[in-house]
Amino acid sequence: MSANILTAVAWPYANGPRHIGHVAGFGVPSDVFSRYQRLTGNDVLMVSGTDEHGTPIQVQADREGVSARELADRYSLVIAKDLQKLGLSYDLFTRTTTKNHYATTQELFLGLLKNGYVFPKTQLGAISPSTGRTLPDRYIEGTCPICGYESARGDQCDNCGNQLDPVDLINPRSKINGETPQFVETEQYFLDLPAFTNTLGHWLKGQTTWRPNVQRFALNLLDDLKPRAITRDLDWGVPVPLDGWRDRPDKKIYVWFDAVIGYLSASIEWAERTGDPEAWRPFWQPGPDGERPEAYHFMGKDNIVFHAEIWPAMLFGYSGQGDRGGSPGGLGVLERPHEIVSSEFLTMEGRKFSSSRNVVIYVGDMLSRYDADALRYYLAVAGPENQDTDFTWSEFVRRNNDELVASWGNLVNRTVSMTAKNLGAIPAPGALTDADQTLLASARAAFDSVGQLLARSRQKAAITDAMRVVGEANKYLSDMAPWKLRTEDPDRMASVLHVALQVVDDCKTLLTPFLPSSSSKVHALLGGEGAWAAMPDLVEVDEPTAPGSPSYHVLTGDYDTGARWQSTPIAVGRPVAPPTPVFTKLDPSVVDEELARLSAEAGA
RNA sequence: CGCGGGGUGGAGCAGCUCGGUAGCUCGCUGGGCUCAUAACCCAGAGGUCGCAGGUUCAAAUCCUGCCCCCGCUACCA
Repeated sequence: MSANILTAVAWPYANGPRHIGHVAGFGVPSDVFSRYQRLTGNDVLMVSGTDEHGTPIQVQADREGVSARELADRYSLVIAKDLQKLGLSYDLFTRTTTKNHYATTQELFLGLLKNGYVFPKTQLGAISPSTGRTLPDRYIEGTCPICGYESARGDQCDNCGNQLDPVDLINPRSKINGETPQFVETEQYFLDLPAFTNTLGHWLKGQTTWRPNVQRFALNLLDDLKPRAITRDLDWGVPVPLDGWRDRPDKKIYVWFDAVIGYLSASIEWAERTGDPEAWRPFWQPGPDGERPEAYHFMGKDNIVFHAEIWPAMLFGYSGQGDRGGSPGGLGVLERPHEIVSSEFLTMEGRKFSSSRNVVIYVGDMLSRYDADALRYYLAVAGPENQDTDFTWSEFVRRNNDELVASWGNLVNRTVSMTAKNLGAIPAPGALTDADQTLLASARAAFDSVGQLLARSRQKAAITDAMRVVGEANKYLSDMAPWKLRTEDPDRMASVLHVALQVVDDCKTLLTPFLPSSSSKVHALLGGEGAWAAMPDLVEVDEPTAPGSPSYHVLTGDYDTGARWQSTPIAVGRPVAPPTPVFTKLDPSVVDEELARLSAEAGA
């Protein structure tokens, strides 16, 4: 029986192009997961989009002399193109600047307000005197009142480590333009997080499949929940849907509040586009027989607080299930995340990624020079799944050349090449020996072992296990030496090649979640018909429910090619042509070239 | 006492939950093979598992203390 799986992917922030650390955290893992789930026959809805509101975008837009909307338009498209090139199979990758998203965000705000989980309150906040906009803590610096350090941040002193309040800083100044912030009384709406302490605690403790670090982190936060402001003094964002607030140019909904709602609004937008406006519900609400959809959230570790605490609280509150009860909003009761899959961080040649310091490799730059699957392989096998890991160009080249090309690429090449040269078609097998059976059984068994690892998001172990089968096949060929059999025993050679081709085909399937493009190439080399692993399309669309709104670009696609997570008998007699290499071997000189490029940019 | 992750042969990692001959992918040395993108196969060298104590017949694994690295701390994934 197939399950309904929502793959909810963290929304990349559209204040610039994204670097490979971003896609290591949310992009590649979520796509590997979704592609696997589709292969097993489950119904998958994978949604995300660009996150386009908030102060950092406004700041960047001011710096470039454009409007926030223009900046967001530009980078939303840049990011979508990058993710398309990476082959991320979004059912819908949209934006937070759609009318639909605004409406959905306001619906949740009002539902929470109705149930008493959102309330107005006056607080002391920092604003920029020249613009009147909220000045977030991290944009304020000054002298630490405790140790006298002159470049303390508004929220913490990097020198003495003490937590600070920006009000206490000596000589506070704005990092944006150097002016002195004003601290003024301002009215905001707050999400009453303490009113979810019991609900969240019960829910979090009941999770049995989460990664322990995520669960522990979330439970720790429960001890100290405070109401959290969900509006800001800013004119760039979703309007507050209340009389007297709706049209104010200086009050908008906090960017994080609307960003997480994107999972829901994108699902609703996707449903509209399918022609069945109710199609989102099976991914968010129990079915007629009580079967529950499962939402898997993918993100970097800095997002845990929003996905394990704030977003569930919003969903509980809207559904009338917080500590104070209530009744469900107009959309009905909404399911909470089923699993929070959080990645650690990727560092870059030993340093933290930093766009401002040019310690960075942008996805677009990387993919303009190297294959998407080369990057996907590296991130899958050496990415920050359980701990911070370091990206180095020498490791990238080594992994590509010594593992991807030498093992898997070469297995494909030698097998297909021999078949094409000697037989020209996939041969029928004769009687199978023990060695033949053993290899075939090992490949078949891998569908179970690799699949179980993928279902538990242990992707590193999963790809290692799949590559183990590749190694066994290479060894099999060495042991059987079919090239010697060509004259001595052509029938046996045909059997050996049949077995090898079958295992190559199995490995193609096993590696499809990780390496969709190259698996498609292998599929074609073996004479397979039709598409194997479908790729996302970038299309320009209008809003289905808001005619006349500006058109925009989304990623979408039809990913059901009929491919399945199982060993499929290869078609005897199908013609096989001499292969072209599936992967590109990299010259070791690219290491020095890339390092030179980095230091040139860092020095610029 | 803010929270968390890590320290295992030259590199990158697994193993630690439920103690029992230290494993994987590479690299290195020697050999084999020649179908294949000089690729594949075999053998070998190389580690007192951060340090110091403790528990135990037995510790990489459990306990205590210490040292070092890194990330997070809610608007930098």
